[in-house]
Amino acid sequence: MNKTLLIFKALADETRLRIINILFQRTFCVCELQEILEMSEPRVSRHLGILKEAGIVDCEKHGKWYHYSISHNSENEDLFNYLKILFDKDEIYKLDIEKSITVNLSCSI
Amino acid sequence: MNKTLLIFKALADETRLRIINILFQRTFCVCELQEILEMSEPRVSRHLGILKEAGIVDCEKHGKWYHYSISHNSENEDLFNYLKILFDKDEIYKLDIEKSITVNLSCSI
DNA sequence: TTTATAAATAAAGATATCTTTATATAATGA
DNA sequence: TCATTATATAAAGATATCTTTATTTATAAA
Repeated sequence: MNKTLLIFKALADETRLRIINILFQRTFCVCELQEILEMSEPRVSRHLGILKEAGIVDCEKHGKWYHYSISHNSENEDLFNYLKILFDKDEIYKLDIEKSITVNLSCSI
Repeated sequence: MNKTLLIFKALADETRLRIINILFQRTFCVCELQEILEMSEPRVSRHLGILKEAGIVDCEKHGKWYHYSISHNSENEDLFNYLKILFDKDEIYKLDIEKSITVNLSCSI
């Protein structure tokens, strides 16, 4: 599969778009995302893996925790600008941001 | 389905990415795209329908022919810039451009 | 050590998408 | 009017993707 297709397949899923929107704020660990999205751990984990494969997010291990963040490189910036404009127009993404502000787990990055 | 997801689902297909790349040059009718892509008419037609639904391409009817073009509106420009950069890095998209320059059918727009 | 936690990975079933084949529609030309 | 052309649409089978459930790995903590 070519790189372009890999990226757009990674973006073609509601859960993954929600994750990207949340990560636009800051770095999160998997258990925090799980709480915000109200989804099972393997489900969140699998979607994060797909985003990582596509070069959209980065991952760093800290002890037991994996910290996920947006992969900011010059190539991706046009995409991220476009995404931010679209996210602004949809209620579901706003709700996730509100939730993500109050989420506060033991791992607190 | 929300608008963001609709757009990215439309972009998550190799044939549709190839069509977008070809349409970056100029307007094409379905039979020209069919010849460039070497695909059946219903297949090309269906993919064009999905791109139209997502607001990525526009369609105008002229007699028997349907002319498809990129839907240039300010909202889409970040996306199109991003796509152009990605297309430049992949051989398959270059080959389609070469083919599309020589294609010359009766309908010749 | 033993247990618990965070997260990845694998397998199986459910769901969605794509391609092919067949058919319908609308416009043109004989 | 009848045939042909360009394209859309529908249905069915093939393929891909997603979710759930179960298991594994690594780290930390008791």
